[in-house]
Amino acid sequence: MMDAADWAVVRRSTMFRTTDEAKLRDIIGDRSPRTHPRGQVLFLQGDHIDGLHLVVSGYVKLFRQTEDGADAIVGIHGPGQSFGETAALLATPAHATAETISEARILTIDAERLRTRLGADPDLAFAMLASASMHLRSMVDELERLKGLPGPRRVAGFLCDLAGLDEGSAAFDLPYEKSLIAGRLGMTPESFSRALAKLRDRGVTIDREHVRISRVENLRDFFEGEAA
Amino acid sequence: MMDAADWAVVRRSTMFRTTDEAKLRDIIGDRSPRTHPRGQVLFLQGDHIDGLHLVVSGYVKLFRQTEDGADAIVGIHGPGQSFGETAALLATPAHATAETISEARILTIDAERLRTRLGADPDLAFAMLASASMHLRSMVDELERLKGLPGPRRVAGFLCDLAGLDEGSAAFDLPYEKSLIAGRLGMTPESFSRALAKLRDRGVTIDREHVRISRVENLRDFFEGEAA
DNA sequence: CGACTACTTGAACAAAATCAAATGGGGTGG
DNA sequence: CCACCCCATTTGATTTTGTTCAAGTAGTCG
Repeated sequence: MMDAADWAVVRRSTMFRTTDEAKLRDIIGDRSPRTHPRGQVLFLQGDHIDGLHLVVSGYVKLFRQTEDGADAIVGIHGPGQSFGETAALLATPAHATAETISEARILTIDAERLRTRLGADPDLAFAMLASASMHLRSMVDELERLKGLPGPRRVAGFLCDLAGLDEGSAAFDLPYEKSLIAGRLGMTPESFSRALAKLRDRGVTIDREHVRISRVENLRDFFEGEAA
Repeated sequence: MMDAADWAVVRRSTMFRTTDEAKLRDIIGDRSPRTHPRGQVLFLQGDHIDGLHLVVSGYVKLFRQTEDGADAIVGIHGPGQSFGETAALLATPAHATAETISEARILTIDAERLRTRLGADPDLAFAMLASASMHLRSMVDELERLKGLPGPRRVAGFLCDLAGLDEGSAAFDLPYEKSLIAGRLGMTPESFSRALAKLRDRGVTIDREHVRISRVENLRDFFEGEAA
């Protein structure tokens, strides 16, 4: 079932943060999050998807397999984020494969039901539109980073986002494996490792998955393009 | 004013292709496309935007200026495509600068009016949601290409898209300057030029802006990862 | 005709990928 | 409990790819 913590995540999710509680309960119906072990494939590229997937806890990676075997990570979604919106809403085949990269609890919202509510409720549609727009915007940002910035800067940006602070020191754990982070940032694990090494003399300490940043503002300056 | 050809473009636009004619006329109101000379800045990153911009003819580039002076091209929009949706709908500042890269006719749809119609009309909201989703999807594709593929392959993909065919031979003109295409594909003009040269022995002929592809399926195979 | 611009080409250089090997936990079975 | 293995990560050496800087070519427009 869905406990208070779960419910809080759903309420504050990107997709539904502006949706009022009664409506949200109605949309969800009697569904509750389902727990998946790490490494479980939720759907395959090309599958028909029955609903919108909302991550309640854990992480899911979305990737596309290219002809030559390598897979390109298209996104990694954590608590409060959703995926499969397009496929569910438009009833088109999934355009990436989804696989859990940690134990994860996923709430699946029935596509048919969502479509009905959407048709009846302009506010909801508007909220989702806003959410999609923000998603689009973040995608554009990522595109820009990927194009313009050298590896270490991208890593710096990623760490700053994780820190969630603008200044001072921060300590946190990496949310998932380094090789996956590397893939998400569009580089190889080796390059990622070297990039981290380069950030060491900018006040970033890495021990296993534990990260400490002495002065976030320093790192952000570097990310945004200060001189060495 | 808006002639039949203009109207056809708007009707088939990504955003409004599923909207019925009466509603569309109502949304547009008495506005008509405005002609802009090449190189005109439509709005600046950070500006407040009064409406959604729909390209009727010509091309517009969207780019962001990075701290270090260089500008990253975030998208190039041609006939039937729209931009500024997010900023207009959510009344947030524009997050990129828009500049025409050819003479262009742009239809601006009043944001306030759009919001009202959207609230009153679930079908319209749904259509826009679908459009946003597709946009998102194309963004993801682009992200994937950019991450995974070496230059020449990206160029091959771009050319295949332009060809609009799956097989046989194709001949067309590049829609805008090569240096801009290069920027869009995340590379320098020099690299783009060299990439084109490499595609020559795969049946691609370039003369000025005229392109001829002898066998599109060959090129697509290469793009998708065949051996040399 | 001449200057401008876009594009191409070349050479040196920098960044990142690849290949290969070493390190170091964490977990398993004895 | 300990030895051992497995796997993620790091590190090193090498090669590929793409950028930068510089020069040359060609088409265009005044």
